[in-house]
Amino acid sequence: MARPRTFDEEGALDAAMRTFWEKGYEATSTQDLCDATGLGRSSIYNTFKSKHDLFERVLARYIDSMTTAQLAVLEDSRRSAADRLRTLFAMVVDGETETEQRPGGRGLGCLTVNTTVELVARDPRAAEMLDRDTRRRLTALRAVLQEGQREGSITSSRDAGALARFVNAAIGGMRISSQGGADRAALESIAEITMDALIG
Amino acid sequence: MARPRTFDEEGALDAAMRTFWEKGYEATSTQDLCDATGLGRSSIYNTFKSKHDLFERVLARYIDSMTTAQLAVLEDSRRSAADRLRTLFAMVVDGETETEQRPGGRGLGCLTVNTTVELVARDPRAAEMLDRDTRRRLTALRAVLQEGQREGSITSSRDAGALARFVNAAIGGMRISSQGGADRAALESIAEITMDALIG
DNA sequence: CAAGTTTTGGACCGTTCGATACATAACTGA
DNA sequence: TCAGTTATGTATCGAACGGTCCAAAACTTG
Repeated sequence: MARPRTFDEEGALDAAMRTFWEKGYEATSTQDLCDATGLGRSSIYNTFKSKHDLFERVLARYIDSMTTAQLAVLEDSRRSAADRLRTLFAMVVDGETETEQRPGGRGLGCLTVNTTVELVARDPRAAEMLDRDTRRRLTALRAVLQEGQREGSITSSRDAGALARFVNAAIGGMRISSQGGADRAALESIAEITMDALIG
Repeated sequence: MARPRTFDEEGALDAAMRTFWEKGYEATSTQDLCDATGLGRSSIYNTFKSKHDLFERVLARYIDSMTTAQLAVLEDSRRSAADRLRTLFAMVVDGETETEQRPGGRGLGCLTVNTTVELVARDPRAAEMLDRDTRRRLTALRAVLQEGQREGSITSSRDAGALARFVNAAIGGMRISSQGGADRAALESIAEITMDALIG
């Protein structure tokens, strides 16, 4: 053993996450990452192999925490399928309208969506991670929707897989709308109307 | 008068558009723009003030052509409101699944959505342009939906403005889904289910 | 306390960035 | 044909980029 780290690696990941989240991958410089984490270049490059490697770590961490929280809601078997979906939408709305508003009052979107737009076409590793996550979320959504169709809280007779893709797209659309300036009330009404398609 | 241009300015804008569209603003270098347009740096900087100015020109051109085409469909009073919306969705699906597929078969999204994600938080000029465009599209959508409610092809009794934001979000969600790898059939079913919310 | 190991700060690397300078080529109008 | 003007190609700018190197600091273990 030797000299120990004076910083918390997970804290550094969180600081880096916020930066990538707000500015995007390309627009975030290594200096930005030093500033955000409070670390020197050496510490960053000693801990992570490269800017891209750090980004992958950040993305993995984000995906894991985000999807874990959402799946927990979707798999809460005490509540009806429709209820779980409503809660999921409420989580998305809350996430987009959190206190830390950006200039202009816009939502900050979601690192998954942002990365899909910015990097997926040029970064196979990021694309793979996002694909896996999408499959995982779609699987959980399909299960909930199927259960709702059986149990009666989802009255649409559309294929559950198609409904799952629809719900997933709706969430993406809400996040884009939020970045485009939609406020909380607007997001809530989008969620309600999305539910109309499943229930109406 | 003096030596005339040997290139077509609109052609250059289109070439630059494709580049910004595929790679994003930050990841597009001025060299990329020279390669794509076939112009030398001097010609580009002589014609456009800067990379950012060129991007603004490109974005304005994109917004204009895109929204003009969509509004033409939405304002076609010979058809029912529901029909017009279905056509609008079909245009989006076609746009995302055009022959020029990217590696991995993903859609290339829409420059408007991509710019919203990448730049809107840091670029007030781009944000302004996108805001104006969104307002314009929402106004047209609301008019169509209101007409559909009067005429009967839209049976949802939700507020037309809320329905307009929902449809706009759905289109954004479809574009994100396409970049995430959704194929034509998936996009079509998302559009159908979106219509369910307006009609079902 | 000394030997060994790792972290840390800061200087520095080559490359690429967006942008400019300038000489020359190419055209117009007189 | 030539004066005037603009477009173009090339060379180049300073700054910032991602990343490396290295000496000094700071810790553990014996």
